[in-house]
Amino acid sequence: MAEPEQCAYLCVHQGTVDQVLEELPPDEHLYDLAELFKIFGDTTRIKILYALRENELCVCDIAQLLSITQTAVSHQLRVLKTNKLVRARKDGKNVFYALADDHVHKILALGMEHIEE
Amino acid sequence: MAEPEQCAYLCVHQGTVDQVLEELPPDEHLYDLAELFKIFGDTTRIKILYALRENELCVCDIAQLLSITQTAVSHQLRVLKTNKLVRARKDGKNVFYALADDHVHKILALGMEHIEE
DNA sequence: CTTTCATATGAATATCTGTTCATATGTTAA
DNA sequence: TTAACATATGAACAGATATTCATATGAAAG
Repeated sequence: MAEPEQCAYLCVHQGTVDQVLEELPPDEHLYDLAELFKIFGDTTRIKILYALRENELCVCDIAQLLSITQTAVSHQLRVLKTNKLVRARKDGKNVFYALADDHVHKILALGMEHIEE
Repeated sequence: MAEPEQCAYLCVHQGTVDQVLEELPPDEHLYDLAELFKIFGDTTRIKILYALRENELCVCDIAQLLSITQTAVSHQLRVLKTNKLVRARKDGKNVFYALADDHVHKILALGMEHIEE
């Protein structure tokens, strides 16, 4: 598809479009970026991340804290871990989770800042 | 449901849980925060936002630039506008969109930083 | 080794969300 | 006013995703 049908539109400001096109990051990066925000874009996961902001917690701590099922927590922790937003530490029967790094803190803080404006 | 069944778990570290519970923002805030990130969590919307980073663009500019339908762009712009991430300026037949404020820039930048680490 | 408890996982379901198609609205020029 | 174009909107469909239920794994205690 070398000739997208968008050419049907005559109003295109070609100069600006060409310039933006040059500055636009590769599709793959933009895809990854959307994937990252998608992880933050769920109430349960946001609650989990916020709960882990200052303390590490085990799975059933989180379940009780947020009044949700252990299974639901476990599923979401897997998503968070797969995407490197939390890390796990095993201790006997328990698995303690914590935020993976400072970026996670920063993203949460910046988002909250936007909300509260 | 004053008594959630999570009490069936005996492992709960009650002290920590109570402390976290005190520090946790109200549910409503966390919900809003998730909603905000949800907007960023879509490839099409991220592309649009990135395209608007330095220039305002009209709807069909964006459609051509990203090789997507005018309708799809329009729908997503509505989402972005409703959530105050972009603003619109009407000029004759055209409607030019731009990022709403600096928070949007910052969130995009921080996310990209995380991706590239 | 059997029981109990903490966590993980797979499948099924229900909900949500993005795109498309058809069409409406609104603007400019002839 | 009519024609041509830019944008918006509604309904329908398809794909994605979060929760639940049932069950599996794995670790400590008896």
